[in-house]
Order: sequence, then structure tokens, then C-alpha cells
Amino acid sequence: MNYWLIKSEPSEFGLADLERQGSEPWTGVRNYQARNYMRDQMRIGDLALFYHSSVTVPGVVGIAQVGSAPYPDPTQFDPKSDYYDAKSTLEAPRWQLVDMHFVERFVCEVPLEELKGDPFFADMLVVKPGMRLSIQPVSAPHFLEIRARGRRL
DNA sequence: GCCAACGTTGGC
DNA sequence: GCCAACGTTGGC
Repeated sequence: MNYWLIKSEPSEFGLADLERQGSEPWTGVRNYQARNYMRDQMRIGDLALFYHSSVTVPGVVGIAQVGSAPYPDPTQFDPKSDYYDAKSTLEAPRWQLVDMHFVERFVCEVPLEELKGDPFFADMLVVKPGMRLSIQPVSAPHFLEIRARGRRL
């Protein structure tokens, strides 16, 4: 079992949207490293911290789960999509994604600020300045601690 | 809306 | 294959 952190902007697609949909193809990732994580390392059942960015209080708001094997991101072939990639072909698609399933919404969101202020999370990627990667691997201890904090009342 | 950090592009 | 220019991300 691998653990992950996936970022989203709630104005685009937030945890509430995933909860409503139940499952969602994780479209629009256009960074090779993030793609490689989805394509090469994610497994069905892997759990991911669901992170909200570009909001007043950025942080982890819940949990999602990898729900499919990797497959080509359909938005790369759609000229009307923001994520259209003219250089990608059906024969050799550039961008792969997985489906994400809703698992839980935290009763208590875990803000980025809290992680930054805690030495336990010092080597977590998301606290590093300038870290923009939208899909990041997370260690089991970090995942479990954040989930425990998210569930506290 | 500023801006630092970072990834990508394309000319050479 | 170098690297400057450019675009994007995302916290602040």
C-alpha cells in the first residue's frame, strides 16, 4: 500500500465534488512527475490525502482512494478542453490518469500551517517551499498521523 | 495581485 | 544539449 497527497482547487473540483460524484477521473495533470506517479506507482486501493490549494486556509480536508488502473486522460484529445494537448495522439497518449474514489471528509481539517509548524512533518514534501507538485508520495507515518488529526473532535 | 520557485519550450 | 524566456503554481 502506497500513500499519496493529491492537490485540488475547490473552485475547480473539491472534496465536496468528489463526495457528490463518488468517483472521478483525475483529469488535467500536466506534469510528468505527477503523471509518472499515477501511471507507474499508484495501485487500486492506495489512499490519498485530499489537499485544497488556493484557498484561505490551504490544507488536508479528507481522504480519497485510487479506484482504477491508469488509462489515458480523455481531456488531452478534446480541443475544447483546457487540458487539450495538440501533441498527444490516440496511438501515443502523453497523459495517463487514475480514477479517484471518495473515502471520507475530515471532521477537522489539517491546515498546511499546522504541518509546517510541526517537526514531525519537517521532511514531508508538501511543507517544502516552492513545492508545486500536484501529486506527491506520502510516508505511512505522515499519512496516519494526518488522518488521526483529521478525525479528532 | 504579488512574486518566488519551478517546469517547459525552443532557438542556437 | 545548453540556457534564456516564458508560463504556471500556489502561498502569502
